[in-house]
Amino acid sequence: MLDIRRLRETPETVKALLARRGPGLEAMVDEVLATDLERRANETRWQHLQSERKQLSKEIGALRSKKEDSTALEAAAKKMGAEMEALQLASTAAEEKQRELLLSIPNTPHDAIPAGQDAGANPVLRTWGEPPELPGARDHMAIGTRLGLFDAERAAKISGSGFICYTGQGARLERALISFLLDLHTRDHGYTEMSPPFLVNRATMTGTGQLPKFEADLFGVAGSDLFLIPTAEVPVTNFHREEILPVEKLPLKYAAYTPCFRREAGSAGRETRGLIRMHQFDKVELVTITMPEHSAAGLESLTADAERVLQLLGLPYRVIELCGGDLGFSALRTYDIEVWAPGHQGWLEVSSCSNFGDYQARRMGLRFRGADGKNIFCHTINGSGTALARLYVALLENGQQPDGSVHLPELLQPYFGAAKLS
RNA sequence: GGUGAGGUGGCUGAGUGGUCGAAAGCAGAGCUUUGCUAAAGCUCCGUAGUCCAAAAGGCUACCGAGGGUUCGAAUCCCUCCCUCACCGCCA
Repeated sequence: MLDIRRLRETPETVKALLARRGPGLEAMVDEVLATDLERRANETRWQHLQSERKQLSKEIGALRSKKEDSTALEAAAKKMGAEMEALQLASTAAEEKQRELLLSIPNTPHDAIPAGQDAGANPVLRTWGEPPELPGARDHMAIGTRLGLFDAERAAKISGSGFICYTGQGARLERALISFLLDLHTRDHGYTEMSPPFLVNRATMTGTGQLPKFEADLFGVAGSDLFLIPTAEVPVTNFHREEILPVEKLPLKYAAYTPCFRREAGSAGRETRGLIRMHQFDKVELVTITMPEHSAAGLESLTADAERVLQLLGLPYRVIELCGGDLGFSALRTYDIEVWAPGHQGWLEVSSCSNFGDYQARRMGLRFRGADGKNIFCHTINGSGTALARLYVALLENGQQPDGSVHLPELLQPYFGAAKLS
């Protein structure tokens, strides 16, 4: 949520930044400002009347305690009721509308972010590793099916399309990856491990920005007001919702493994093949809650922690910056990490690392007490460290051997209990 | 799911219709005094919104959430949520 004061004071700057995301957002700024004006006018008038009425009530109290007649004053006070009620309704309506509008305006992109329509305009920041020479490389579906690592058909039978069931050594590899990632981030990178609920309420989804605008992307639970989490970012960041943290506790760094559930409505094509896009996938997520002056460096550091996963596994990758048109709703700035998948002949996003500034913190009332005693909104940062299914794809496709087996990176072997899949 | 007891400021905890934004204590900030590392005294100290060009200051809201009664609600009534205890069920 953007600060309404910032909108009042520098509407043109905000509009110019929002324009980098695409057209149409400037009108929302004007609308919210008009609502704000209306709300304040009603509120002020109501407050004057309420002040008057409180004064009358006090006088009534004084008269009554002296057993004197107060009926004239009571009648006067009662008479104010109608106008006050109307004003109250109007200002409550304006307040709700204002909040609704504010919740629907995305974050302003960081000043360094280029405008651009879509992913085609995302600059590549750096590349690591050399894509291996693999003539006739198979894709992960062929490799996995041959080795019996997962079963898509039976998963479709029990759940529908967009689900996978890992089987045998395939399931063990998934579990090995989770342990490897959590150990790496908690032991080497200083994150605290969390195992949060996978179902969360509406307030939590609103705090990180999924609601009210993106309910259609979520799985809800019939007969309740709970939703399946689309990422661990949601429960973990909201862990401290409506809290005022002591400054010496910052930064807070959390790592959490959870499955993630997404409707992914309307997507189809090459990018959805096999394990690449599913309604349920595993992910280890990194979350940092920090002070405003540390969030820019925090994003770099969290991104480096995610990159280290690929470096340790020897998987070639590149880091891109998201342009205005491709930037997520709540994000101020985002780096995507894409791993090379030889069978797929393309780059796969395995991590999306974002600095949200105070946008999420403002929505969820997450603050810290500064040195001067003032409460200041925290900055939140998160990124995948990393998504499991696509990492799995990259491991199969990069590690494939001519004999059909898959060689595993050395660091993964003790977790898996063998050097290769065969 | 049932029964009972509760939800008050950073924390503990008073407060059953008016002068209560809320006693007291703790924690925190400042000042004074005495001094061997601590103590005593005094003062200040919630959050948000709004008015004013701004500061100073004023006003309004907030005692789990929402609604109601009343001239007036932390206090009375209704609904819901949460916590605790016991019972039931259960991995």
